[in-house]
Amino acid sequence: MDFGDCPCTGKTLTKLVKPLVMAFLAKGRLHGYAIQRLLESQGGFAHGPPDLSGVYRSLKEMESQGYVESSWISSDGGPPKRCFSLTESGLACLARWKETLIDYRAQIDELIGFMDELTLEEMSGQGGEIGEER
Amino acid sequence: MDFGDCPCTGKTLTKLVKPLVMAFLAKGRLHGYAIQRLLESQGGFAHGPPDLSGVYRSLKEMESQGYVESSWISSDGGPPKRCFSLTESGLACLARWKETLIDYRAQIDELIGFMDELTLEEMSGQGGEIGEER
DNA sequence: TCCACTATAGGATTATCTCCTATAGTGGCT
DNA sequence: AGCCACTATAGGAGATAATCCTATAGTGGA
Repeated sequence: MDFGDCPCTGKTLTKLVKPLVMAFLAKGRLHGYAIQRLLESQGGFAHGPPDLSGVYRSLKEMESQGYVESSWISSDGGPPKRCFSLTESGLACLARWKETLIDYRAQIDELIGFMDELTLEEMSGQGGEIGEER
Repeated sequence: MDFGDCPCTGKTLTKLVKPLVMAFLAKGRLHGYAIQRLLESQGGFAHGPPDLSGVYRSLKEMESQGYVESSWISSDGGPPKRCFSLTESGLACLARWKETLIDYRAQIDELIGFMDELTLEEMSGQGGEIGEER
């Protein structure tokens, strides 16, 4: 069956651009385009890597919040680059992201577990009433 | 440190309302308010259960897409209820959601793994250049 | 001259979800 | 009767994360 653009395909799930970018920046200074290439090489995105302009927007927003800093590097060949690095508070934010994602993974795990139970039951064609305690 | 409404708190992560609701409906007919009570009792939501009006909106949208059907039940006591059930195509969509969520979990897993590596390295204060192959 | 690649960035739109508010029936309390 | 809590459905307005499309600009090759 073809679900086209139905959310069940995962097309509209958040790609977690900010935590991904912060994780890369924790390893060293990077400019937007380089981050994008890392995201592309990273794989694991069922519907392609995040949009480039979205990465720039995320960087800009994170800078305004003090999670990253930037400075322009005029390179030998090609246009100048804006190089980003993670600040102290960015590092703290990243640590918090990690806790959050561990919880989130557990939540998704629970949902998948619930779906596993279903496949057995509704195969045998139940379909009564639940949650009706009257 | 207090991150307030920062996305790193998980406040803005999707609560996956549609797959959750579909999973409940796979077990039996339910109306919106009953679904909400199930969501509330389910727990696992770091920032509280999904918003009630969002649940109704999701149901309406899924009905327009043919994933759920509804009929009004005028009950003995209290206002009438709109009772929803999952259609054949809703069941297929739910199955697809399961595959999608398994992939998504793997992706989050990978990110958490990457963050785990970091905690070791950037503690020792590296911070060079990565992704710069020139 | 035209095109590909590197590099940054804004306009407009979509998807998901939230807070706030409106409506309405039932039943209990005072 | 008046008020409130609970059950039940639902829309308006807005926040957030992401997308597609387009604009800009420098470098280097055909």
